[in-house]
Amino acid sequence: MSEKQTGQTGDASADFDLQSFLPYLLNIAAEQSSATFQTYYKDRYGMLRTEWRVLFHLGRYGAMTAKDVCDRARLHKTKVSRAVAALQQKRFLTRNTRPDDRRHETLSLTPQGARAYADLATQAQRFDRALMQDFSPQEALLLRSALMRIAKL
Amino acid sequence: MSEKQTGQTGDASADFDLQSFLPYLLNIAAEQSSATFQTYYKDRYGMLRTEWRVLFHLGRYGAMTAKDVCDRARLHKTKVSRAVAALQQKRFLTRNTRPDDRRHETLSLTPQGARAYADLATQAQRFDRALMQDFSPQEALLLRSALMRIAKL
DNA sequence: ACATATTAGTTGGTTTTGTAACTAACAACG
DNA sequence: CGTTGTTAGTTACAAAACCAACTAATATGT
Repeated sequence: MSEKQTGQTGDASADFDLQSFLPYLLNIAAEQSSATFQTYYKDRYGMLRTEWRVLFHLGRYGAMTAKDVCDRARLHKTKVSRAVAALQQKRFLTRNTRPDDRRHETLSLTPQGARAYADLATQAQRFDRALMQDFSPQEALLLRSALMRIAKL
Repeated sequence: MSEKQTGQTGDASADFDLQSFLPYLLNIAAEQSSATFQTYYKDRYGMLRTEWRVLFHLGRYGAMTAKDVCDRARLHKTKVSRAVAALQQKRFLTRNTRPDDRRHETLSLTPQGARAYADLATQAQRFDRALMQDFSPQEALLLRSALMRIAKL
């Protein structure tokens, strides 16, 4: 009877709370927090999220190959390949085939790319602090460590 | 000189840690946790993520209109419209135009849809518990409440 | 009553992603 | 050497997401 009224059925449905289902919650939180920050790199530099991630990794950790970016940023090689092409066209990076193994291309930011990174990193930091204002230092620490565990970083 | 060696530039780049930038971390964690669960609804029911979310909301909270799903599940109306069409074709839900306002269509799960929901909800619950095994009850609680705050739920 | 605005939902065209097959360079083993 | 396997990276085609314009029904204001 309660089933007919609520439209619920089965066993797990009764006590299962969607709002606390972790993958769902993580997705909503990720979307919410990304939506705002997205406007920075999109409006100012016409970048896509993957491009931003590649720029971010090159800016933060220095020159590396596309493969390195794939592994570190957890992006598929086709995504990275396209992002690199786009960033190159925007004159944000250059490619250099490594003489010892010509399969590898070292990607390095141009001064222009480095400036874009510096700008966006500053914005990111500001944004991150604003997000964390609602949390105590302990909470912030725990949150990050929990997320890193879930992300298997 | 350290700049030239590392490829880093600017001010914020030096002390800014990508690994703890919250939107990034949230996205990686969300992707990681979703990737596994995705196989359940994809392989068993050929569902897309949006379809799964719609089914989930209808199963958990009972019959409602597409607009309600949009608001509750934070999905754009075009996504919901297509997901509803797909779920209808799979005979997981039916639509009923409301007589008092014929713009509204009430969506309700069919018995088949309810069974799929019950099955997936059980899997979800199992999956969620497995994810949470690494955390203490307090940590789990704090994590969820933090995510809900970030998600503005 | 009639023009205008709003709301629910759909459709079309473009962009982005995902998947798989592909090229090019190197490695390993007979 | 030369065949086979592996790795870095690209490309082509299909699936999905995004955005804007659209229909249909109702609400509002004069």
